[in-house]
Amino acid sequence: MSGTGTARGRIDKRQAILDAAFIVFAREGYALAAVDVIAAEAGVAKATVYSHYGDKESLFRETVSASADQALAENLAVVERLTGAGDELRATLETVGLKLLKCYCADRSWALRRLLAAESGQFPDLLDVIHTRAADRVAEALADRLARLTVSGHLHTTDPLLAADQFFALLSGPADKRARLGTRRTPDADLRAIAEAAVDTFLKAFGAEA
Amino acid sequence: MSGTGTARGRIDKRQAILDAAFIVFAREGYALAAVDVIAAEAGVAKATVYSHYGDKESLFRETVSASADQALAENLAVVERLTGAGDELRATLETVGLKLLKCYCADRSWALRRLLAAESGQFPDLLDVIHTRAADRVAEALADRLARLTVSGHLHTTDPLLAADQFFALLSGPADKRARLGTRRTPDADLRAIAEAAVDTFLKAFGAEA
Amino acid sequence: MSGTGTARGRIDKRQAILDAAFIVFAREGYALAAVDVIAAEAGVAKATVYSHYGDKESLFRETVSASADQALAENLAVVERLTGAGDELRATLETVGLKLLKCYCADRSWALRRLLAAESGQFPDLLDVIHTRAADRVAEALADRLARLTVSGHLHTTDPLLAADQFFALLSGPADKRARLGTRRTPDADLRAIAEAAVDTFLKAFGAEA
Amino acid sequence: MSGTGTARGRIDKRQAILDAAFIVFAREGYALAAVDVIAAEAGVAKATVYSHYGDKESLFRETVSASADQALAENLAVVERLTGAGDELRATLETVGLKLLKCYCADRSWALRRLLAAESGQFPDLLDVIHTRAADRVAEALADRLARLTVSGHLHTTDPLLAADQFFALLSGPADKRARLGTRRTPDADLRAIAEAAVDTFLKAFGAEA
DNA sequence: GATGAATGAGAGTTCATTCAT
DNA sequence: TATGAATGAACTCTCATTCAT
Repeated sequence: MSGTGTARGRIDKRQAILDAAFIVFAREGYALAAVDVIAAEAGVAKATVYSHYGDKESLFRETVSASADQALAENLAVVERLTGAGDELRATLETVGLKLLKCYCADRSWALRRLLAAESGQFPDLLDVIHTRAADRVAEALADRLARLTVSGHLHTTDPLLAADQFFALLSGPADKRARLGTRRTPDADLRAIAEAAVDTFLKAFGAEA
Repeated sequence: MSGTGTARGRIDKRQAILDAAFIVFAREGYALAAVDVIAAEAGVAKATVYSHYGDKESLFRETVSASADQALAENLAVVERLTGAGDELRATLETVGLKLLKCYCADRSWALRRLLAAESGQFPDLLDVIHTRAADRVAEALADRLARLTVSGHLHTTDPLLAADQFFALLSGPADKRARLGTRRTPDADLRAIAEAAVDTFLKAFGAEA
Repeated sequence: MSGTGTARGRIDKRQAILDAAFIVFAREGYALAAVDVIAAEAGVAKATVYSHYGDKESLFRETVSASADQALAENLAVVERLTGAGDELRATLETVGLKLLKCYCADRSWALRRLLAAESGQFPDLLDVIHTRAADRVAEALADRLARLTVSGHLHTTDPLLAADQFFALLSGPADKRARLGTRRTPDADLRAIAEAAVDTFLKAFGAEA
Repeated sequence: MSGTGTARGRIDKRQAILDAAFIVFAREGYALAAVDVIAAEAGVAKATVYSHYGDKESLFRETVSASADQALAENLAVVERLTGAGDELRATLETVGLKLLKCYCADRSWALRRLLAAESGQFPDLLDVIHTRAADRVAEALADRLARLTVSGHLHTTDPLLAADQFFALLSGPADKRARLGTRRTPDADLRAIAEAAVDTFLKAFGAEA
């Protein structure tokens, strides 16, 4: 059904190359990632990589874009859970905060951020694309939810986007410190503590009764 | 007094190489930074770079270490200004916050963080060294000040280190978003706004009257 | 039939590289033999040399091994001509001696011996391989023949291997002196004289009537 | 008396450099012998080597020449012991043969021969110098002694130089085989056996009663 | 005379990319 | 389309040699 040579086989190969590329780019960085190695990891010949993606730079762009799209989807799915759920606001915020943190601390997320940081000089446009297409949209979605909670009287924000940014900062900042750019795994218990502390501070500043 | 060939000349060359190395490493990344180019930037012959620093990796390590030491000194100098200054606490926090932000957003700081992110895979030990020798010490110093302000009744913290991390997160998080990994300059006015918003949230959460 | 890119073409290139390598190594020595030059001599790109042989050292080893195998084959073919041919023993010995001398004095032989001498410090294992795989086997084959001639009553040896070594020494020693490590060509007439003198001495010592 | 800066000190340094050069050239070969290393081995600065010997090539020539002169002296001293000593001819030949073999198999001798072989392409004139100034003179001296022994009726040679060459060949040839270009030490007992076998064959061929 | 510092030239090796099958 | 083979450009590092002190 999906033997070599079928259309399905082709697509499989494209995806296999993309997956292999992410692994190798993440591990070695753009410059040191050898196309041979990516091809070997994908189980195809080097020239096949070229026939699919043209050159190393294009392969890199597609790899990063695909990864960013995936990260965006995951984050949006989390943010959408933030609904005005009665008086369980704190618990909801903690749940959402923890889920966001887990997305943020996933290996793939760290790898993607390290790649972007590393190659921001060589590929400045990638940064723009990822930020506008992914990071900013998550912040906007979060701001939307905070605005709704403000309207419904559960929160007290004047600039929901700023509040969203600060909420995210209270989550990611302390996590950054422990994760050492993703080289250290942070236990779930620590993530939970970070999320609770973030929500605590956030609610003191933006809680309705504040 | 400092002609070619004197001991002073030698030291000048060492420093010139280090400066050039930072510029080139920051611009190109470790792998693409050619030693020829560093040497040219420093105005010396390629072999001179090797006679001073042994190999490219050692040069990189020394470059990063020197840069981290400098960043540490600047940050510590700022944190030390955070003294319990009567009822001008908000203004003091805003001043310190803004100065920290300016350090954080300086070109060299961004370049150093990008380098660390980029090469964390190749040089994982560098991350540890920089974090323990620089970043953590700034956080500790900030926590010390917050603890004193708590003792003096100006603040209300139970975990000063956590408060310090959150304070820093409220500053750096929103700045991160605007700066696009340092590829965009953030105007001073925006930095000031970020600092004020950070202090606002921080004081709501940790102010003495809270 | 053997166009570029065919399997045959690949093999041709391998051999061309090996031939070129021998020429250049012999002319310049291992250290001064530039891979560029070998590649140019073989009519391929430098990287092709690397893709076939990995690195300079491996190329050197394969070059020397191939050359030694060839020399072994030539010498064995000569020794096999030494059969108990009635009362023409002196003439047969002189013929075989002269042929051995010609092998010994061939340009390739000298080049190989100079290479081995030159690089015995860097590649001591090569010496062992060549000796056990080539030189010693020629001596053994020669000893075998001398033993047969002793059994058949044409010679009078007690230690055939020693006799073989001495026979070879009587040939090569005087030739060494004239050849100046192969930098001087020795005329065939001189080689013949050396061979005759060697056989004369040899038969006085080991002839049946002695 | 011989402190730094005295004339004696200078000469000491020249000699130290020469000794160090021989060691390093012998160990590494000409091309790989670094002048830094020679200087370090001699305990002087690299520039000092240059001020004494001009350049690497000159240093090499002087090193080899000095070594050849020393080898010549040792060999001549041995040959001079070959006098017509009554009916102890065999014993005398064996003694002289063994001493020649020991000279031939000395580490320095092997190192010198390997160097000459290695660099015969780069420095063909060195070969000529060493041969005419050293090797040939030993052969001539040996031929002189054999001629005298012929005149005195102890030997029976028609071409004393040929006989000398063959005598030397019967010694060095079998030794060559065991010594693997000097990489293997040959025990004295084996050298003695070789010498005795050589004399045995030699006397069968050139003994007076033959 | 002796030395530490500096350098230009060159070598081995890798790798993105192309081409013929 | 997929691939093995080939290549040119580039990069790290070394070393003989010179110069100022």
